[in-house]
Amino acid sequence: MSAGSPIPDPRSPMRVRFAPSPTGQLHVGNARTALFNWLLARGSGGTFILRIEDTDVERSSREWERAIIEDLRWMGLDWHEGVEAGGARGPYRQSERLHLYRAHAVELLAHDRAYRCFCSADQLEADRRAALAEGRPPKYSGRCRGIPRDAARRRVEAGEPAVVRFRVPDRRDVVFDDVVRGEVRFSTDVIGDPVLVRSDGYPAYNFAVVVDDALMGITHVIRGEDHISNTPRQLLLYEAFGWTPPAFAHVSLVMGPDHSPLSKRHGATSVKEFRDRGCLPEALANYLALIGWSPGEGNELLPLDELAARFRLEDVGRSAGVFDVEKLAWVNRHYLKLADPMRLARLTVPHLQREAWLSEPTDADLNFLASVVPAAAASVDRLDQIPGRLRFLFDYSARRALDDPAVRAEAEGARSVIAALAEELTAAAPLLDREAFRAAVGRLRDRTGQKGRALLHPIRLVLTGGPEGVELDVAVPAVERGALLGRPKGRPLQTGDVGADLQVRPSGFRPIPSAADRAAAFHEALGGP
RNA sequence: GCCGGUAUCGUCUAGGGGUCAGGACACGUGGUUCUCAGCCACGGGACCGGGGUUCGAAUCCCCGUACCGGUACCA
Repeated sequence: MSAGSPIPDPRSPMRVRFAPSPTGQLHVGNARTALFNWLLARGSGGTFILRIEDTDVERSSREWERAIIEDLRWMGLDWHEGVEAGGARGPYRQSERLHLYRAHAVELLAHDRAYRCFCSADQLEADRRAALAEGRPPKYSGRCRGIPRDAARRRVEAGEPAVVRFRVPDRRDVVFDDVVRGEVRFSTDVIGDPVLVRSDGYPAYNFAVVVDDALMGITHVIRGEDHISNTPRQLLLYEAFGWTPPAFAHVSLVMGPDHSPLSKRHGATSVKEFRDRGCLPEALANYLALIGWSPGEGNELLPLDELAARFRLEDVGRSAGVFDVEKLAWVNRHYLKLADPMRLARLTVPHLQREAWLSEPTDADLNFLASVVPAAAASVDRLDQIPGRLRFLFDYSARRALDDPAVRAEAEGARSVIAALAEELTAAAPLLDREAFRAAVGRLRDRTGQKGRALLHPIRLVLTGGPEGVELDVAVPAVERGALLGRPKGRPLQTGDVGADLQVRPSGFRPIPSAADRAAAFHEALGGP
């Protein structure tokens, strides 16, 4: 090395990749690995590459590939190179790179760094059992190591099934400096000769990753720690090809509450499930970044770009983290409060449709939703809980409310307020906004002499049908505006209106009774003197 | 079995030879709002065990233990 002149770091700019196999929904643990890669590329001005590892023909499908891509995009991750983005080092699907693996296998074979193996699955299985029984490591016996190349070729040409195995050097230590774990050392004595090319001609994982990472110029391999013991095999392959290996960083896995790897029996595990339940993408991404990493002093709720600016691989923790649904809920609540009302309205639509409260929303419906949903979202963990908070609009029943003994008791004690309310509302114009509602409350205070809880809580019971929910300032005007939806302009629904009046504005919502109707119905259901 | 990895409040973490071991989520108590959520204040709660090095160990070393991963013609 000559002193003086600055030597450009070959690892800068960084090229990192996420390489899922399309065999199922994107797991949140893998999503976190993808996110770490993205954060690193984004924060360092590097390149993020998406490669699809679909060499398991049995389990891989284009549908899963689509699903994974959709989830990555949903989370806000994008890639400069890869499937659907293109790039100079493609193709980016392993099934389209078969010629490359074949060529490199031939090269290894030619240099005797690899050899053909004709052992049958049964033979291999018997070997393994024997080794285990004798307390030896169950690695490949090396039976076919000594078959002369010519003989092997003849057998292959005669149609005998064979795999290509890598010749692992004996008695060597393979050492690498893991960016998150420090020095890791393996002895080749415990590594059996790995299969490079399967008998069906497809490359095995350990071979394909190396060829791809090398040819794609990957500088940093960030992946789950389940790959840590694959690393020495891969390093040996880099060596055999004379390639400079990338830096490796093995991040820990995401666990369930019982400290076993997060799986179905813990509940939701895929990005898709969290999306469907109404988790916001920025919330999931932010939360995932917080498992095993901390943005340092201050607020940990930060936009992706800010996380990227602070992210350093060296700061990623070594121990596995438990996926904490409570904390995710907290993060999601935070972003729910920040979200744009119309965005929230649109996201809420499918959840309302599931309750059959809504068919296809019109623009007016969406505007209406946008005026209530933020208030409902303010006290909820996820979007799928919003229907519960909007039940007062679409599923009001005075009778059902009074079936609750506590509600009944309170209503009994507030008859004067309830009677006054019913009277007030039949006389007044619809309380279409906060000011109108407050003015009405003021008049009721004067009429009844009640105030505070004694006044407002009965009003809540009567107009929303329950003891708790969205603040009345928002709920009551929402009821009133909702009651106008799908009704002839300027007046409430009357018998004969349906389908008869050309002025009816269409609405996908189930009809919402007005405050006046509610008060009358409640007053009547309460009965008595 | 063998190989590798990991170990700070219930959870995510900060720290790292001398700290009252800090923060966040969750939890408890009180306050505030018509209610729920929230918000504010206060509070309980941790360095896996055992040896060693050291004046001093949660921090360094060793040995255990527990958990996780690998040991595939899955990735």
